[in-house]
Amino acid sequence: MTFEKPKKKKIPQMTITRLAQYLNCLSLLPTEQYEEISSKELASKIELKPTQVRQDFHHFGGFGQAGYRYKVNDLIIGLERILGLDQQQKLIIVGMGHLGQALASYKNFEPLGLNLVALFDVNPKLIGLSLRDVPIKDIDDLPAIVAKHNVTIAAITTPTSAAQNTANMLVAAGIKGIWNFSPVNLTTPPDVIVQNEHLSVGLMTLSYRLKTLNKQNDGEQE
Amino acid sequence: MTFEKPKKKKIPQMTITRLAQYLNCLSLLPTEQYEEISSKELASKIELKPTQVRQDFHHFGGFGQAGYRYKVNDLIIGLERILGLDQQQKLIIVGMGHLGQALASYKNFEPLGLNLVALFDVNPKLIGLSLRDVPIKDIDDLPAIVAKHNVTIAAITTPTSAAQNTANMLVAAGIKGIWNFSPVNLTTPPDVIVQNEHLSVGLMTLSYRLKTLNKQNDGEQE
DNA sequence: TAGATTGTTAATCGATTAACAATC
DNA sequence: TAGATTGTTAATCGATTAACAATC
Repeated sequence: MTFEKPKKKKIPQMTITRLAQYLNCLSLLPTEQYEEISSKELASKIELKPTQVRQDFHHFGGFGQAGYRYKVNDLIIGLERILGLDQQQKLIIVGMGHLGQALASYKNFEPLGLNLVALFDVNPKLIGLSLRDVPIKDIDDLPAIVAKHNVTIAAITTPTSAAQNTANMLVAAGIKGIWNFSPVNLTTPPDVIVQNEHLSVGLMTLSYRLKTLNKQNDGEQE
Repeated sequence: MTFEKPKKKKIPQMTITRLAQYLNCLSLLPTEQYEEISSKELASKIELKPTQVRQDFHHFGGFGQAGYRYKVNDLIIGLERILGLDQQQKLIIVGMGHLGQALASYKNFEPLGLNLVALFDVNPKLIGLSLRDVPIKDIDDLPAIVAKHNVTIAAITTPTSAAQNTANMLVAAGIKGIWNFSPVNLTTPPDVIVQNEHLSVGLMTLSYRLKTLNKQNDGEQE
């Protein structure tokens, strides 16, 4: 009936991924040398074209002013806001194998506005220990802890066989975002967001790119 | 004159990523239950449309026959060949922190045609030890070992500050593909392929998706 | 035959790139 | 002014989707 649709110009998925790359890249710059940066410089670091950078920013109104280069600090703050990193969120990790430990020692959570609240495992030998002052808890305590601290994000670093059950438990506990490091394609309700970190996919892609590069160099035989 | 242009219909990057996802998904299926699979079934597991699956396959001539569903085994073998996983490749890992150890214990390398040859670190306490029968070597021995075993792929799991230097060393040693787990955007020659596994990018994307989902549910205020 | 399927072309849709005004 | 820059629109390019013939 009414045509006043609140023009939902949907942001492309790839734009979001690139915004995250920009932010990652910018946050690694030595702040003394780089107070300002041009779309050309930023693009070259990620092997993109300057127009792409400007167009990505344009979806959100742009971050600069014609004639001036971008101020790195403005970019960082703006990107953080867009990506929702300005609001502190609570995080847990389930599965304290090597990968879980690696994640738990990852120092970059805090700068991203993420607060690591607790770690979980089923192994009695690990339960009660701490990593970087974060306690390892029994998986049975998960629902209570999630509820108490209002945890929204959980990383799954369990063995493959336990991944789906873990996801079910997380969903039941009220987790809204799952950072999935298992190779499984999890089944979850539509209001729960799953971000897959399928390592083997990256490795296969690398393999393909190596193969095709070699083919080009070898010439066209075969 | 001659029409025998080796029609280089370039394959989209996203198609390759999806092929890897298909293979990952298929290899997890219980083989007894799933001898055959339709494009519809496969698509639903990765939340895609059946047409997308068929079109992706079509780039390579297709894997099936009209009227029949795909044979899972044919798909697996075909995808492996396309992705270059049928040719055995040698792999090393540089940096034996938690993440390096996690990767080293990753059981899925062999099925992907990858042979883990050696691990490297600078810490004298680690050098000489073994993980799953793979020796931890001094980083100084890297060039010799790469040359001896004809290693083509290297994973970088060093601290951020060491990543670029490590990459330089790997390139000098003749490595052709770098699987980069550091947040740095490495600088490398054009004939070296870098596959970035920037974990924070995935986490930021998750954060964005959570934020936008919440906005939708909250209604249109603000 | 009816229903289900894949392969393949064409149409649609969306994302990237080019062009340029505005600004410093 | 000349050169460099961003914001923004339009054009181009490419990827996804729809449609349908062929097949079982």
